[in-house]
Amino acid sequence: MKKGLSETCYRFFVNLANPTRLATLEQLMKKPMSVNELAESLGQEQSMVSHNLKPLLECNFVYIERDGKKRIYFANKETIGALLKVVENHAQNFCPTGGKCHLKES
Amino acid sequence: MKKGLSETCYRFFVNLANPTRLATLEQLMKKPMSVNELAESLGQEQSMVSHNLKPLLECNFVYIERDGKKRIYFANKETIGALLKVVENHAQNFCPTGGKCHLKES
DNA sequence: AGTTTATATGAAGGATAATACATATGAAGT
DNA sequence: ACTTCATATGTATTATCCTTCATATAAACT
Repeated sequence: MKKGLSETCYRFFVNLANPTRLATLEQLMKKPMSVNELAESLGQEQSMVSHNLKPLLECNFVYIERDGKKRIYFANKETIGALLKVVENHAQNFCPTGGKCHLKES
Repeated sequence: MKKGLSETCYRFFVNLANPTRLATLEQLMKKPMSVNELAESLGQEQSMVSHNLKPLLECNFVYIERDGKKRIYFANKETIGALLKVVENHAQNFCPTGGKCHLKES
């Protein structure tokens, strides 16, 4: 396998290719939240949210600020915002179904 | 699971979260190629390249033009170019290791 | 129509990641 | 120091995706 930019990108996209993590980022783009607030707003268990926050944190897609016992997670708006713009633009211009193509019901 | 933008994005990123497909896009950003040319330049089997081109095509990350027996694949430069810029920017600004963090040797 | 070349598809096996449950850490307040 | 609250981690099962080999399609040329 030839190596290049694709190698740099790989972890980046693997990290994003997960519904829980995408939903997490979506929530955090609206407002910063603690883990439990995230869990509640996502309807997921706390441990699952924690598990998925870890890779997001490692790649600096999110960052933390402490608030007493809580840890408030913030989205990296620069990267995530830019990314969402690309996706939206692609969906508008190149997806016949506006981004809903081949989507399996889950 | 709450549904929203994350749902639109999911297939998008799943599609990109694959080293073969990323390498394919990287090659096609340089120049359009047939399947066999791609296979050779990637050092992969033809069937594997074909398998991986399929989802790229479905999401319109690439498109085809016929040339006799060959099918020349083109990258969607608008989307892929914008995407790579976001990744590069993120790597520069937010990755301590410039995008090489936690990369396993393969 | 048959042959060759180019590409696509099917299906099985193995690898990898996601989820859920249980438990551990760790900070704050008493 | 003990308790409580908030979050993180470990592990096993399950689900998902990737790859490979074999085969099918399909166009162009004879």
